[in-house]
Amino acid sequence: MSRKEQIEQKATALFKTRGFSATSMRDLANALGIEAASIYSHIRSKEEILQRVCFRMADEFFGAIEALKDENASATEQLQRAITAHVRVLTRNTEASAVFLQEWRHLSEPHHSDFLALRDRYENYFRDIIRQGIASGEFQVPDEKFAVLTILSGLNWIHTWYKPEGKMKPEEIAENLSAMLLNGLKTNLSLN
Amino acid sequence: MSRKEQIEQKATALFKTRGFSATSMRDLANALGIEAASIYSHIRSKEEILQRVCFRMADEFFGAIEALKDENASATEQLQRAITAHVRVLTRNTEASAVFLQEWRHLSEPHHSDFLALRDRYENYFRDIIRQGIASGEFQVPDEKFAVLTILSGLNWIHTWYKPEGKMKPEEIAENLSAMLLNGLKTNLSLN
DNA sequence: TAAGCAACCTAACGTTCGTTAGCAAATTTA
DNA sequence: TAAATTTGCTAACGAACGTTAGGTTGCTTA
Repeated sequence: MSRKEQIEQKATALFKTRGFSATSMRDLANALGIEAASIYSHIRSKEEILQRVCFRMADEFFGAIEALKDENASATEQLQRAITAHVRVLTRNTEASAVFLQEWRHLSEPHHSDFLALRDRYENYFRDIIRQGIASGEFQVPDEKFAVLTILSGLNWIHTWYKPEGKMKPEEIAENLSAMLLNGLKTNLSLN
Repeated sequence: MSRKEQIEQKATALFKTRGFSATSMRDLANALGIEAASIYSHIRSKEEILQRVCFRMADEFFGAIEALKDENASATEQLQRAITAHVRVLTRNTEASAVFLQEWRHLSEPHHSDFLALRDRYENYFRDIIRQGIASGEFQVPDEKFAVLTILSGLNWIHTWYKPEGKMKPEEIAENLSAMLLNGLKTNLSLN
Protein backbone atom coordinates (compact mmCIF):
# COMPACT_ATOMS: atom_id res chain seq x y z
CA MET A 1 0.00 0.00 0.00
CA SER A 2 1.42 3.35 -1.07
CA ARG A 3 1.95 6.18 1.39
CA LYS A 4 -0.86 8.08 -0.29
CA GLU A 5 -3.25 5.20 0.35
CA GLN A 6 -2.12 5.03 3.97
CA ILE A 7 -2.85 8.71 4.39
CA GLU A 8 -6.25 8.27 2.80
CA GLN A 9 -7.06 5.41 5.10
CA LYS A 10 -6.17 7.29 8.26
CA ALA A 11 -8.06 10.34 6.99
CA THR A 12 -11.10 8.20 6.28
CA ALA A 13 -11.11 6.92 9.85
CA LEU A 14 -10.93 10.46 11.21
CA PHE A 15 -13.55 11.78 8.80
CA LYS A 16 -15.90 9.06 9.93
CA THR A 17 -15.62 9.67 13.66
CA ARG A 18 -15.16 13.44 13.78
CA GLY A 19 -16.48 14.54 10.40
CA PHE A 20 -14.64 16.19 7.55
CA SER A 21 -14.84 19.78 8.78
CA ALA A 22 -13.93 18.97 12.35
CA THR A 23 -10.82 17.06 11.28
CA SER A 24 -7.80 19.28 10.75
CA MET A 25 -4.78 18.45 8.71
CA ARG A 26 -2.80 18.68 11.94
CA ASP A 27 -5.09 16.03 13.47
CA LEU A 28 -4.45 13.81 10.49
CA ALA A 29 -0.71 14.45 10.61
CA ASN A 30 -0.71 13.61 14.28
CA ALA A 31 -2.47 10.31 13.62
CA LEU A 32 0.17 9.53 11.01
CA GLY A 33 3.09 10.56 13.22
CA ILE A 34 4.34 13.24 10.85
CA GLU A 35 4.01 17.01 10.36
CA ALA A 36 0.95 18.51 8.68
CA ALA A 37 3.00 20.08 5.90
CA SER A 38 4.49 16.70 5.02
CA ILE A 39 1.12 15.43 3.90
CA TYR A 40 1.27 17.79 0.94
CA SER A 41 4.07 15.77 -0.58
CA HIS A 42 1.41 13.17 -1.32
CA ILE A 43 -1.88 14.96 -1.81
CA ARG A 44 -2.99 18.24 -3.37
CA SER A 45 -5.54 19.31 -0.78
CA LYS A 46 -7.69 18.15 2.09
CA GLU A 47 -10.71 17.96 -0.13
CA GLU A 48 -8.91 15.76 -2.63
CA ILE A 49 -8.96 13.01 -0.02
CA LEU A 50 -12.70 13.39 0.43
CA GLN A 51 -13.23 13.34 -3.32
CA ARG A 52 -11.20 10.20 -3.79
CA VAL A 53 -13.00 8.35 -0.99
CA CYS A 54 -16.47 9.39 -2.15
CA PHE A 55 -16.00 8.54 -5.81
CA ARG A 56 -14.09 5.34 -5.19
CA MET A 57 -16.93 4.09 -3.02
CA ALA A 58 -19.46 5.18 -5.63
CA ASP A 59 -17.53 3.06 -8.13
CA GLU A 60 -17.57 0.11 -5.77
CA PHE A 61 -21.30 0.29 -5.17
CA PHE A 62 -22.03 0.57 -8.87
CA GLY A 63 -19.62 -2.20 -9.70
CA ALA A 64 -21.30 -4.49 -7.22
CA ILE A 65 -24.85 -4.09 -8.47
CA GLU A 66 -24.01 -3.89 -12.15
CA ALA A 67 -22.17 -7.18 -11.94
CA LEU A 68 -25.39 -9.00 -11.17
CA LYS A 69 -27.78 -7.66 -13.77
CA ASP A 70 -30.12 -10.41 -14.89
CA GLU A 71 -33.18 -9.62 -16.94
CA ASN A 72 -34.70 -13.04 -16.38
CA ALA A 73 -34.68 -13.04 -12.59
CA SER A 74 -37.77 -12.12 -10.61
CA ALA A 75 -37.94 -8.74 -8.91
CA THR A 76 -37.76 -10.45 -5.54
CA GLU A 77 -34.58 -12.23 -6.51
CA GLN A 78 -33.07 -9.10 -8.02
CA LEU A 79 -33.81 -7.07 -4.91
CA GLN A 80 -32.33 -9.74 -2.68
CA ARG A 81 -29.18 -9.81 -4.75
CA ALA A 82 -28.92 -6.04 -4.83
CA ILE A 83 -29.31 -5.89 -1.05
CA THR A 84 -26.67 -8.54 -0.58
CA ALA A 85 -24.27 -6.78 -2.93
CA HIS A 86 -24.86 -3.45 -1.23
CA VAL A 87 -24.32 -4.89 2.23
CA ARG A 88 -21.16 -6.62 1.09
CA VAL A 89 -19.59 -3.37 -0.12
CA LEU A 90 -20.76 -1.55 2.98
CA THR A 91 -19.35 -4.03 5.44
CA ARG A 92 -16.08 -4.58 3.63
CA ASN A 93 -15.10 -1.01 4.34
CA THR A 94 -17.27 0.57 7.00
CA GLU A 95 -15.19 3.69 7.41
CA ALA A 96 -15.10 4.63 3.76
CA SER A 97 -18.81 3.84 3.53
CA ALA A 98 -19.57 6.16 6.42
CA VAL A 99 -17.65 8.95 4.73
CA PHE A 100 -19.36 8.19 1.43
CA LEU A 101 -22.77 8.37 3.11
CA GLN A 102 -22.25 11.25 5.50
CA GLU A 103 -19.52 13.58 4.32
CA TRP A 104 -20.24 13.99 0.62
CA ARG A 105 -22.02 17.27 1.28
CA HIS A 106 -18.67 18.91 1.97
CA LEU A 107 -17.61 18.32 -1.61
CA SER A 108 -17.21 21.55 -3.57
CA GLU A 109 -18.63 22.07 -7.01
CA PRO A 110 -18.68 20.47 -9.49
CA HIS A 111 -17.99 17.34 -7.45
CA HIS A 112 -21.00 17.91 -5.25
CA SER A 113 -23.36 17.89 -8.23
CA ASP A 114 -21.55 14.97 -9.83
CA PHE A 115 -21.95 12.99 -6.67
CA LEU A 116 -25.67 13.70 -6.37
CA ALA A 117 -26.17 12.62 -9.97
CA LEU A 118 -24.50 9.30 -9.24
CA ARG A 119 -26.61 8.85 -6.14
CA ASP A 120 -29.76 9.45 -8.14
CA ARG A 121 -28.69 6.87 -10.69
CA TYR A 122 -28.07 4.36 -7.93
CA GLU A 123 -31.48 4.96 -6.40
CA ASN A 124 -33.04 4.52 -9.80
CA TYR A 125 -31.54 1.09 -10.06
CA PHE A 126 -33.50 0.05 -7.00
CA ARG A 127 -36.53 1.95 -8.18
CA ASP A 128 -36.58 -0.05 -11.40
CA ILE A 129 -36.59 -3.29 -9.48
CA ILE A 130 -39.49 -2.09 -7.32
CA ARG A 131 -41.39 -0.96 -10.40
CA GLN A 132 -40.82 -4.31 -12.04
CA GLY A 133 -42.02 -6.08 -8.91
CA ILE A 134 -45.18 -4.02 -8.83
CA ALA A 135 -45.88 -4.77 -12.47
CA SER A 136 -45.41 -8.49 -11.94
CA GLY A 137 -47.59 -8.48 -8.84
CA GLU A 138 -44.75 -9.50 -6.56
CA PHE A 139 -44.73 -6.24 -4.63
CA GLN A 140 -47.54 -4.13 -3.32
CA VAL A 141 -46.36 -0.80 -2.12
CA PRO A 142 -48.07 2.55 -1.40
CA ASP A 143 -45.42 4.71 -3.06
CA GLU A 144 -42.54 3.71 -5.25
CA LYS A 145 -40.01 6.36 -4.26
CA PHE A 146 -41.00 6.02 -0.66
CA ALA A 147 -40.24 2.31 -0.75
CA VAL A 148 -36.79 2.85 -2.23
CA LEU A 149 -35.88 5.47 0.35
CA THR A 150 -37.02 3.25 3.20
CA ILE A 151 -35.05 0.31 1.87
CA LEU A 152 -31.89 2.30 1.33
CA SER A 153 -32.16 4.01 4.70
CA GLY A 154 -32.27 0.59 6.31
CA LEU A 155 -29.20 -0.47 4.37
CA ASN A 156 -27.27 2.72 4.91
CA TRP A 157 -27.69 2.70 8.65
CA ILE A 158 -25.58 -0.41 8.98
CA HIS A 159 -22.29 1.45 9.07
CA THR A 160 -23.25 3.06 12.37
CA TRP A 161 -23.35 -0.18 14.31
CA TYR A 162 -21.61 -2.86 12.21
CA LYS A 163 -18.35 -4.21 13.59
CA PRO A 164 -16.40 -6.83 11.63
CA GLU A 165 -15.65 -8.65 14.88
CA GLY A 166 -19.32 -8.68 15.89
CA LYS A 167 -21.42 -11.81 15.86
CA MET A 168 -23.46 -10.91 12.78
CA LYS A 169 -21.75 -11.67 9.50
CA PRO A 170 -22.40 -9.62 6.35
CA GLU A 171 -24.30 -12.47 4.71
CA GLU A 172 -26.50 -12.78 7.77
CA ILE A 173 -27.18 -9.07 7.81
CA ALA A 174 -28.15 -9.13 4.17
CA GLU A 175 -30.43 -12.10 4.75
CA ASN A 176 -32.14 -10.58 7.76
CA LEU A 177 -32.53 -7.27 6.04
CA SER A 178 -33.96 -8.88 2.92
CA ALA A 179 -36.37 -10.85 5.05
CA MET A 180 -37.55 -7.81 7.00
CA LEU A 181 -37.90 -5.61 3.98
CA LEU A 182 -39.26 -8.09 1.48
CA ASN A 183 -41.96 -9.48 3.66
CA GLY A 184 -43.03 -5.94 4.07
CA LEU A 185 -43.19 -5.52 0.35
CA LYS A 186 -44.67 -8.80 -0.77
CA THR A 187 -48.30 -8.94 -1.70
CA ASN A 188 -49.91 -10.81 1.08
CA LEU A 189 -53.62 -11.34 0.69
CA SER A 190 -54.05 -13.09 4.01
CA LEU A 191 -53.35 -9.80 5.79
CA ASN A 192 -56.58 -7.82 5.70
CA MET B 1 -40.56 34.53 19.71
CA SER B 2 -37.54 35.89 21.59
CA ARG B 3 -34.42 37.03 19.80
CA LYS B 4 -32.61 34.06 21.29
CA GLU B 5 -35.11 31.68 19.74
CA GLN B 6 -34.78 33.45 16.40
CA ILE B 7 -31.04 33.00 16.53
CA GLU B 8 -31.44 29.34 17.41
CA GLN B 9 -33.80 28.81 14.52
CA LYS B 10 -31.49 30.36 11.95
CA ALA B 11 -28.57 28.43 13.42
CA THR B 12 -30.53 25.20 13.20
CA ALA B 13 -31.20 25.79 9.52
CA LEU B 14 -27.51 26.38 8.86
CA PHE B 15 -26.41 23.44 10.98
CA LYS B 16 -28.71 21.20 9.00
CA THR B 17 -27.49 22.17 5.55
CA ARG B 18 -23.80 22.83 6.19
CA GLY B 19 -23.20 20.98 9.43
CA PHE B 20 -22.20 22.35 12.81
CA SER B 21 -18.44 22.56 12.22
CA ALA B 22 -18.70 24.07 8.76
CA THR B 23 -21.02 26.82 9.99
CA SER B 24 -19.16 29.80 11.41
CA MET B 25 -20.58 32.37 13.77
CA ARG B 26 -19.99 34.90 11.01
CA ASP B 27 -22.14 32.81 8.65
CA LEU B 28 -24.87 32.79 11.25
CA ALA B 29 -24.52 36.52 11.89
CA ASN B 30 -24.75 37.16 8.17
CA ALA B 31 -27.95 35.13 7.92
CA LEU B 32 -29.37 37.20 10.77
CA GLY B 33 -28.22 40.50 9.31
CA ILE B 34 -26.07 41.45 12.31
CA GLU B 35 -22.44 41.24 13.38
CA ALA B 36 -20.99 38.01 14.76
CA ALA B 37 -20.08 39.58 18.08
CA SER B 38 -23.66 40.73 18.60
CA ILE B 39 -24.84 37.15 18.87
CA TYR B 40 -23.01 36.87 22.17
CA SER B 41 -25.47 39.26 23.78
CA HIS B 42 -27.92 36.36 23.59
CA ILE B 43 -25.98 33.13 23.81
CA ARG B 44 -22.95 31.94 25.71
CA SER B 45 -21.27 29.95 22.97
CA LYS B 46 -21.74 28.29 19.60
CA GLU B 47 -22.05 24.91 21.23
CA GLU B 48 -24.78 26.13 23.56
CA ILE B 49 -27.04 26.42 20.52
CA LEU B 50 -26.31 22.85 19.52
CA GLN B 51 -26.93 21.65 23.05
CA ARG B 52 -30.27 23.40 23.29
CA VAL B 53 -31.47 22.06 19.96
CA CYS B 54 -30.36 18.50 20.67
CA PHE B 55 -31.85 18.24 24.14
CA ARG B 56 -35.04 20.09 23.30
CA MET B 57 -35.68 17.63 20.48
CA ALA B 58 -34.85 14.73 22.77
CA ASP B 59 -37.50 16.07 25.14
CA GLU B 60 -40.01 16.31 22.33
CA PHE B 61 -39.42 12.77 21.15
CA PHE B 62 -39.71 11.38 24.66
CA GLY B 63 -42.79 13.47 25.39
CA ALA B 64 -44.47 12.16 22.27
CA ILE B 65 -44.01 8.46 22.94
CA GLU B 66 -44.51 8.63 26.69
CA ALA B 67 -47.86 10.33 26.23
CA LEU B 68 -49.26 7.22 24.60
CA LYS B 69 -48.20 4.47 26.97
CA ASP B 70 -50.89 1.83 27.17
CA GLU B 71 -50.22 -1.52 28.78
CA ASN B 72 -53.35 -3.08 27.36
CA ALA B 73 -52.71 -2.36 23.70
CA SER B 74 -51.23 -5.01 21.42
CA ALA B 75 -47.61 -4.69 20.35
CA THR B 76 -48.75 -4.00 16.82
CA GLU B 77 -50.89 -1.14 17.95
CA GLN B 78 -48.20 0.22 20.23
CA LEU B 79 -45.63 0.17 17.48
CA GLN B 80 -47.99 1.88 15.08
CA ARG B 81 -48.66 4.60 17.60
CA ALA B 82 -44.99 5.03 18.41
CA ILE B 83 -44.15 5.34 14.71
CA THR B 84 -46.92 7.88 14.21
CA ALA B 85 -45.76 9.91 17.20
CA HIS B 86 -42.16 9.78 16.07
CA VAL B 87 -43.01 10.87 12.54
CA ARG B 88 -45.16 13.69 13.85
CA VAL B 89 -42.31 15.16 15.88
CA LEU B 90 -39.90 14.65 13.01
CA THR B 91 -42.04 16.36 10.40
CA ARG B 92 -43.14 19.24 12.62
CA ASN B 93 -39.57 20.48 12.75
CA THR B 94 -37.42 18.92 10.09
CA GLU B 95 -34.45 21.19 10.61
CA ALA B 96 -34.16 20.66 14.33
CA SER B 97 -34.67 16.94 13.79
CA ALA B 98 -31.86 16.83 11.27
CA VAL B 99 -29.53 18.54 13.73
CA PHE B 100 -30.70 16.22 16.49
CA LEU B 101 -29.98 13.19 14.32
CA GLN B 102 -26.77 14.26 12.62
CA GLU B 103 -24.89 16.86 14.64
CA TRP B 104 -25.06 15.51 18.18
CA ARG B 105 -21.59 14.02 17.81
CA HIS B 106 -20.13 17.51 18.00
CA LEU B 107 -21.39 17.89 21.55
CA SER B 108 -18.59 18.09 24.11
CA GLU B 109 -18.53 16.10 27.30
CA PRO B 110 -20.53 15.54 29.41
CA HIS B 111 -23.31 16.42 26.98
CA HIS B 112 -22.15 13.88 24.44
CA SER B 113 -22.49 11.04 26.92
CA ASP B 114 -25.77 12.37 28.26
CA PHE B 115 -27.16 12.46 24.77
CA LEU B 116 -26.10 8.90 23.99
CA ALA B 117 -27.73 7.70 27.20
CA LEU B 118 -31.01 9.33 26.17
CA ARG B 119 -30.76 7.78 22.73
CA ASP B 120 -30.26 4.36 24.25
CA ARG B 121 -33.32 4.82 26.42
CA TYR B 122 -35.37 5.80 23.41
CA GLU B 123 -34.24 2.76 21.45
CA ASN B 124 -35.11 0.61 24.42
CA TYR B 125 -38.66 1.86 24.31
CA PHE B 126 -39.00 0.44 20.81
CA ARG B 127 -37.10 -2.66 21.79
CA ASP B 128 -39.59 -3.39 24.55
CA ILE B 129 -42.45 -3.21 22.10
CA ILE B 130 -40.70 -5.60 19.74
CA ARG B 131 -39.94 -7.98 22.59
CA GLN B 132 -43.55 -7.87 23.70
CA GLY B 133 -44.69 -8.57 20.15
CA ILE B 134 -42.38 -11.56 19.90
CA ALA B 135 -43.68 -12.93 23.19
CA SER B 136 -47.30 -12.57 22.08
CA GLY B 137 -46.56 -14.14 18.72
CA GLU B 138 -47.42 -10.99 16.79
CA PHE B 139 -43.90 -10.48 15.52
CA GLN B 140 -41.38 -12.87 14.14
CA VAL B 141 -38.00 -11.37 13.77
CA PRO B 142 -34.46 -12.74 13.38
CA ASP B 143 -32.83 -10.35 15.83
CA GLU B 144 -34.40 -7.96 18.26
CA LYS B 145 -31.84 -5.16 18.23
CA PHE B 146 -31.48 -5.51 14.51
CA ALA B 147 -35.21 -4.97 14.05
CA VAL B 148 -35.18 -1.82 16.17
CA LEU B 149 -32.26 -0.34 14.29
CA THR B 150 -33.85 -1.04 10.94
CA ILE B 151 -37.13 0.51 12.03
CA LEU B 152 -35.51 3.61 13.45
CA SER B 153 -33.25 4.02 10.44
CA GLY B 154 -36.34 4.06 8.24
CA LEU B 155 -37.93 6.68 10.45
CA ASN B 156 -34.87 8.81 10.81
CA TRP B 157 -34.22 9.08 7.12
CA ILE B 158 -37.38 11.05 6.60
CA HIS B 159 -35.81 14.40 7.39
CA THR B 160 -33.59 14.12 4.32
CA TRP B 161 -36.45 14.20 1.84
CA TYR B 162 -39.57 15.39 3.66
CA LYS B 163 -40.90 18.81 2.64
CA PRO B 164 -43.97 20.24 4.43
CA GLU B 165 -45.27 21.46 1.07
CA GLY B 166 -44.82 18.05 -0.56
CA LYS B 167 -47.74 15.81 -1.45
CA MET B 168 -47.23 13.31 1.35
CA LYS B 169 -48.66 14.38 4.70
CA PRO B 170 -47.13 13.26 8.02
CA GLU B 171 -50.06 10.96 8.77
CA GLU B 172 -49.68 9.33 5.37
CA ILE B 173 -45.97 8.86 5.89
CA ALA B 174 -46.56 7.26 9.26
CA GLU B 175 -49.21 4.97 7.77
CA ASN B 176 -47.06 3.91 4.84
CA LEU B 177 -44.06 3.38 7.04
CA SER B 178 -46.06 1.32 9.53
CA ALA B 179 -47.45 -0.75 6.71
CA MET B 180 -44.04 -1.40 5.18
CA LEU B 181 -42.37 -2.17 8.45
CA LEU B 182 -45.13 -4.09 10.19
CA ASN B 183 -45.92 -6.42 7.37
CA GLY B 184 -42.25 -7.22 7.44
CA LEU B 185 -42.47 -8.05 11.09
CA LYS B 186 -45.76 -9.86 11.37
CA THR B 187 -45.75 -13.60 11.57
CA ASN B 188 -47.11 -14.73 8.32
CA LEU B 189 -47.45 -18.45 7.93
CA SER B 190 -48.72 -18.31 4.39
CA LEU B 191 -45.29 -17.20 3.21
CA ASN B 192 -43.17 -20.29 2.71
C1' DT C 1 28.79 6.30 -8.25
C1' DA C 2 25.82 9.71 -9.77
C1' DA C 3 21.00 11.05 -10.53
C1' DG C 4 16.44 10.84 -9.29
C1' DC C 5 12.93 10.40 -6.29
C1' DA C 6 10.13 9.59 -2.19
C1' DA C 7 9.36 11.12 2.36
C1' DC C 8 9.66 14.30 5.70
C1' DC C 9 11.32 18.50 7.98
C1' DT C 10 11.14 23.71 9.79
C1' DA C 11 9.34 28.11 9.17
C1' DA C 12 6.03 30.81 7.86
C1' DC C 13 2.10 32.91 4.94
C1' DG C 14 -2.48 34.90 5.04
C1' DT C 15 -7.02 33.78 6.55
C1' DT C 16 -10.63 32.51 9.38
C1' DC C 17 -12.17 31.10 13.77
C1' DG C 18 -14.81 31.69 18.43
C1' DT C 19 -14.98 34.96 21.60
C1' DT C 20 -14.26 39.27 24.73
C1' DA C 21 -14.25 44.25 26.01
C1' DG C 22 -16.30 48.35 26.02
C1' DC C 23 -19.68 51.32 24.37
C1' DA C 24 -24.10 53.32 22.19
C1' DA C 25 -28.77 53.38 21.00
C1' DA C 26 -33.39 51.92 21.51
C1' DT C 27 -37.00 49.87 23.96
C1' DT C 28 -39.33 48.41 28.09
C1' DT C 29 -40.40 48.82 32.86
C1' DA C 30 -41.10 51.28 37.32
C1' DT D 1 -39.19 60.59 33.49
C1' DA D 2 -35.65 57.80 35.37
C1' DA D 3 -33.80 53.19 35.54
C1' DA D 4 -33.15 48.90 33.63
C1' DT D 5 -32.98 45.85 29.96
C1' DT D 6 -32.46 44.48 25.25
C1' DT D 7 -30.04 44.68 21.09
C1' DG D 8 -26.61 45.97 18.53
C1' DC D 9 -22.01 48.08 17.26
C1' DT D 10 -16.52 48.49 16.47
C1' DA D 11 -12.18 46.82 17.49
C1' DA D 12 -9.50 43.42 18.67
C1' DC D 13 -7.52 39.05 21.07
C1' DG D 14 -5.07 34.67 20.51
C1' DA D 15 -5.58 30.42 18.51
C1' DA D 16 -6.22 27.32 14.81
C1' DC D 17 -6.73 26.71 10.03
C1' DG D 18 -5.14 24.99 5.04
C1' DT D 19 -1.37 25.53 2.52
C1' DT D 20 3.36 26.96 0.41
C1' DA D 21 8.43 27.52 0.07
C1' DG D 22 12.62 25.69 0.45
C1' DG D 23 15.61 22.41 2.21
C1' DT D 24 17.53 17.72 4.07
C1' DT D 25 17.84 12.79 4.26
C1' DG D 26 18.04 8.27 2.59
C1' DC D 27 16.70 4.82 -0.61
C1' DT D 28 16.40 3.24 -5.50
C1' DT D 29 17.70 3.04 -10.09
C1' DA D 30 20.81 3.86 -14.35
